[in-house]
Amino acid sequence: MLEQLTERQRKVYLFIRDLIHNRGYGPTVREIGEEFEIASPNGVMCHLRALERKGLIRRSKREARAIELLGDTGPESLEGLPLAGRVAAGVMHEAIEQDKRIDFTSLFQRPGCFVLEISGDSMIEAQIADGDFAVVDPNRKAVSGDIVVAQTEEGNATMKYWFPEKDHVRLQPANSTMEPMYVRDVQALGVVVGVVRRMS
Amino acid sequence: MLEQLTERQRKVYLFIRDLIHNRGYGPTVREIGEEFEIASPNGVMCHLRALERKGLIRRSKREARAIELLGDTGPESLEGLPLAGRVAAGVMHEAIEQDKRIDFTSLFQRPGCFVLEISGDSMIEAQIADGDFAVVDPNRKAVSGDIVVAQTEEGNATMKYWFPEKDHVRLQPANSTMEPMYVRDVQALGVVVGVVRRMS
DNA sequence: TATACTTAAGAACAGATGTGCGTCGTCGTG
DNA sequence: CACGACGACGCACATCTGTTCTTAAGTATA
Repeated sequence: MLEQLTERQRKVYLFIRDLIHNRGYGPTVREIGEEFEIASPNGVMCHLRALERKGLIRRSKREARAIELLGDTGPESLEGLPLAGRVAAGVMHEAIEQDKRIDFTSLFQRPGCFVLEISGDSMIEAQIADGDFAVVDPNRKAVSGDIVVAQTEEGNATMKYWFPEKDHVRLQPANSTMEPMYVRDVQALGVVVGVVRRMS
Repeated sequence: MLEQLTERQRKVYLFIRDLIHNRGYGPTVREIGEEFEIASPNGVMCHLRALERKGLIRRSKREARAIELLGDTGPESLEGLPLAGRVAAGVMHEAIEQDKRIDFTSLFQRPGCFVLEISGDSMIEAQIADGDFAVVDPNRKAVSGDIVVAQTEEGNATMKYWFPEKDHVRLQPANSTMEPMYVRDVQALGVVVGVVRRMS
């Protein structure tokens, strides 16, 4: 993103971004000039044109301070945790990279998603344990083999594997000590799309 | 914060905030007037003065779009997912509550924490599967029984249960088909404090 | 060496913008 | 009823701001 810029352009871009994030509104052309001791507005225009051409900002014509940052999610772009690599039974594959980050919230940020806390061990063999949080997407159609939150006509909700069969649905726990349920009137409230566990 | 405002002032404030957050730069006086069908710039000035007097915004004199939002933490205040309750082998215990939210990123937001992607099934019986993300806290001292990322003197890193014994450490996989490792020169790079799995 | 790009100055202009003045209507309070 | 607030119109003005044109030095590239 920044690597295609010249040193000067990078500094200008960072100055603009800093103002937008920390002051709340961007600089004018002449304000940028003042910061970098560029006496002519056109000297600044040159940089802005370059930034726009390279896709870092967007500007509206003839409007004061109308600079939009593209590909920048705001100060929260620093949120998340550094993704350090892969760890196996063997070696850690990579050193910690500064730039790759993972944000668990935005990972599951789909409209309508909600979270359920798991109680019990019925899905233990699917690596879902008591106390885990399950992210459920209610807008997704359950297909055979999905883990779903299913609600029977009595209003009971449960988390199970979803297997439609002939005239009923088999709700299969991921626990070999438990028996599957066979139900006719059942609907999937949503598909489990994520699991989060806190161990401390 | 908003309760001291009149209805009209509140709408103006929300309009300004929305633009700053979603467009990246605020409105001009006349832009506000256009939105609310206020033909005179001074009609808008009236609201801006009220907002400034009541401490919601700050403005710089004679500068275009120079509106700062005060006491506003940004769009991220709405982040997180609704926590809907608990689900068991039995019933879902609660209906969806609007106010309780869970933010997975801030859940693990401790200084120094990083994320590793899991490769392999050596921790499968601890409900940590291939492809999962593990959150590792390097600032925590490993105690016996913790799941840690351990690094031996050769530089190999691996995720195992941590059991110090006499003059060595037993690194125990959570997989009954695998054998523990007994190592002398080993250090725990960090303790696993969370697991995140994406299933879609 | 020729070409292109970056960076910048200086001047000038059109239009955008904030601001102040006076006026007006409505509403609730005392 | 008078008074103060809120909300708004219309107008005028000074400046702020973006933009364009011309010129030019320095640097990298082919």
